[in-house]
Amino acid sequence: MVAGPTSTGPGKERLRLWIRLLRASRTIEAELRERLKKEFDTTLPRFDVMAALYRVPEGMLMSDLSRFLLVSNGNVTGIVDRLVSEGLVTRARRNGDRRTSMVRLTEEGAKSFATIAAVHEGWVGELLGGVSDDEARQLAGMLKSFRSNWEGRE
Amino acid sequence: MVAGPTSTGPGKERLRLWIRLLRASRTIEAELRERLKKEFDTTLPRFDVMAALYRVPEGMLMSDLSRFLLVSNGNVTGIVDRLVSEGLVTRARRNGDRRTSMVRLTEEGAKSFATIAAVHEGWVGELLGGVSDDEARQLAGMLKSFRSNWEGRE
DNA sequence: GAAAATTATTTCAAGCTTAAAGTTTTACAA
DNA sequence: TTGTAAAACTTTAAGCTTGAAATAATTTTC
Repeated sequence: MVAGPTSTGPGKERLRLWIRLLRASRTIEAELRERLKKEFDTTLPRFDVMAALYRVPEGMLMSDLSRFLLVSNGNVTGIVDRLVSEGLVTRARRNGDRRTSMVRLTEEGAKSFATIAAVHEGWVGELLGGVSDDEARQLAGMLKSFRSNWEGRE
Repeated sequence: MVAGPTSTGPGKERLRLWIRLLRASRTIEAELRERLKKEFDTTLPRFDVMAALYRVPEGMLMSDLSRFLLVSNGNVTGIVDRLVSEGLVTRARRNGDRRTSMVRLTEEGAKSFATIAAVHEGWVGELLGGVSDDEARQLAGMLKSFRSNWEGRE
């Protein structure tokens, strides 16, 4: 996914766009992952789960998390397991439906996330510093329209 | 990395851009991965390695591959191991420097890649179909400038 | 030319990821 | 009811991923 187009023709331009999109996000992702590890001894997937939960004090179901984060169910299970064992997150049995459990940040988890998120936002600002405000808005708009277009598809 | 901004303020816009960028690439990546699996019983990392090698008939060193693909050395070792065991790639010992080996596509590997790449290009065209030609060019340009800006950084 | 540093690669442990199969619980329908 | 399907999760096997440690070969330095 990171190599160049192998031919010329009609699909070439979009392929080029895709490759650049992927390289850009991989570059930024790798840098953020490394900094999360070095500065806070945590990982991107843990951060993602905590970010999702932080927005919703009442908690989320496992399936909500997996849908929201665009990853598989089994994946979320493992990450939440680890967060629980570190005391950052809890699984609360529900009265209504015993298949499900509400996943919530603990107080410690919320505090920890808030600290990391503030620094993280600064990193993103730094790493995307080369993009002007105008470009940022424009890019974000295009990506949004791409996304809504896509979502209607499946 | 997929959740929304947790605050308002100066860094907010770039954070939003980053989240959209990441969601877009993850969505496309997931779809391509699934199709590669279903249609060709292969994976994205294998495809990436083969794409890199396809451009360079004389082959690449392991370290070239890892640099080019933006992944770690140990990672490439495992993927190439599997490709070798499937007969799609060879490791050739070099006379000059016995630490290194040239990794090349086999004839079968090149043939296999060419088939997959053609279909893959079509998929990307389809998945990015919601982006107009104009937008595609513009986006690609911005991402390119981001990338060169970034590369001067480290 | 021997010791030290560097380079290229592999190995390892831990964690992430998916798809598929399995478990438990709930909902529904005859 | 009571069985059948559906839903929410977890488990499993295989593979991907990283950073760090280990190997081996080359280059540099004295």
